[in-house]
Amino acid sequence: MAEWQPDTGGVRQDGAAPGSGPHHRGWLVLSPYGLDIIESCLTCKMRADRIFCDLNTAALQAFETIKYATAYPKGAVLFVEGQAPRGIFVLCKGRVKLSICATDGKTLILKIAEPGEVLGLSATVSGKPYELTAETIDPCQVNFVKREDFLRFLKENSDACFKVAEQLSDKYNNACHEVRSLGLSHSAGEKLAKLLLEWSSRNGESQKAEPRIKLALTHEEIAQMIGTSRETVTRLFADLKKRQIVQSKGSTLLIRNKAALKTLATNG
Amino acid sequence: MAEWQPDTGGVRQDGAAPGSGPHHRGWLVLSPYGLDIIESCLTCKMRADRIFCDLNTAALQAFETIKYATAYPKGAVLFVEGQAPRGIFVLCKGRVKLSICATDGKTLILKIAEPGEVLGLSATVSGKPYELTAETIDPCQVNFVKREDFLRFLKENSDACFKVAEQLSDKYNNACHEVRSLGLSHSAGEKLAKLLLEWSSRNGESQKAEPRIKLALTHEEIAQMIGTSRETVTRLFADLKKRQIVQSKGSTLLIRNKAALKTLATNG
DNA sequence: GGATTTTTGTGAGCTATATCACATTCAGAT
DNA sequence: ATCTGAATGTGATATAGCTCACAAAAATCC
Repeated sequence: MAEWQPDTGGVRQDGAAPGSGPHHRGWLVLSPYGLDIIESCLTCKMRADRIFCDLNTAALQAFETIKYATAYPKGAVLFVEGQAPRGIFVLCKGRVKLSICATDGKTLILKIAEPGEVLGLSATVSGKPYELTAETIDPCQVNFVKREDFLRFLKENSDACFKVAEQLSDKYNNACHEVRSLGLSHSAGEKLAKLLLEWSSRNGESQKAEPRIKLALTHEEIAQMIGTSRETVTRLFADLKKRQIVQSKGSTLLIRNKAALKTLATNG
Repeated sequence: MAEWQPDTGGVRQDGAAPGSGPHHRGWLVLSPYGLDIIESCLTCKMRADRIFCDLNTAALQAFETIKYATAYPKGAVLFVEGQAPRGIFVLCKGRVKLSICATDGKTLILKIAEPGEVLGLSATVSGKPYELTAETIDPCQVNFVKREDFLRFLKENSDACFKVAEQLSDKYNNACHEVRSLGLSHSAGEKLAKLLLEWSSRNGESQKAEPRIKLALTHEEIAQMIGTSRETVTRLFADLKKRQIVQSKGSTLLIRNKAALKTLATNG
């Protein structure tokens, strides 16, 4: 949870900090934090699946010259809410927790970002402070681009600019869902049901009669996602289990009664 | 509150619906609903102040050929959440209430959009359904642009595309604030205090020792903005008045103790 | 200028959930 | 294995704020 200095965390061999120093391609690639580094966007196999990354060759080459491939250990803080925007972080591998935090320490997790998502985008575009805090929860590979470089890149590549608009729309959409969940739910149970259903729809499991979810978060973190207390989450899970709606084996959760969960999620 | 058919509401004299029919400039401009219509974006005096509208001449001319100037009475519904995106609505005059609504009718007002804001933008860009409902609360002038036209326009005008990214960043920022307010506040009083302070900062009044706010909304609507019940809002106002923190004359609210309000907003 | 309709004000229960305070279990390190 | 810290499970208590049910006041309409 302590802020991990990203400025010392790159995989560059020349010791240059991401976001500073001369750019220099073709440097030696290591595998820090147990990661297999994707060396170049041009040869990245996942590119087509990722909204932002699927650029035309020209744009991709331009991007290649301004990005800094960096790696972070688990628990590293990419940026903190309120900071002036340094630039964008394209998540290539690993997951990142995006949260906002009150003065008293109370935290709300907005989402867990998956590879392909661009972090710090809206702040970088608007110039306003980062509105969230981004913290890795896995070892992560990230392409960092300095704000000035990125803005120039956008002006010169209208294709990329449009993809940025798409990404931002996506983020906005997401935020609206969060607002709906927080603002229009009648109970914590409703919010939890919504969250579980959303998770099950992420990993193609939602079609199945009894979808499985990998519970990668603690009750505390789940509580922070739906804006309740940890104890309430524990009690809600106990209740769902007692009512045979879910069932857990280790860290996987099996949804036994999808219909009941849906009812809870709508008429909470 | 009933959905007012925007398709019949344009000021065009040829009876063509906005979003359909051939385009045709130079048509007669009326002043329906008591509005002074801004005929052309090229001659619009407010253009420079408005993020999206301040385009270069080429883009502006292109925009001029695809936009439909329309007017709506108070209470008209521009679009409803869940609808497939027809296009964008650039608000030129009047205010529009943006809200989300639960199945049981419970409503949450996200914001009151002011002139210059582009409505339905993220849905139009992403192709996903409108995430909000937009309803006019004044007679409004609106420039409507069909989705296909707008997307083509964006591809051809990188300048405009960048402005769209800026607008979307702004919207995202706004949504994040809403999430913070809903998710991290400890009490309804805290949220109300936050809202009042935000309002006072909108109309340059915030610098003054005792800022004034025009209360244009009912308690019911304020309740919908902060996600509580109407009665709670009434009681909170009564409390604020009793404690000499605010004072109301007619529809204007005078903040007598800004410091106390700030304390409420942070350590609620 | 009355007559509706909308908005505001106020009281009285009820309930979900925060909070505190522990016990228990689990997972990772030595 | 043993220790240690984190993560869960569970009870008891307090309370903010929702809901219902009206009364008063203000605004809007003929």
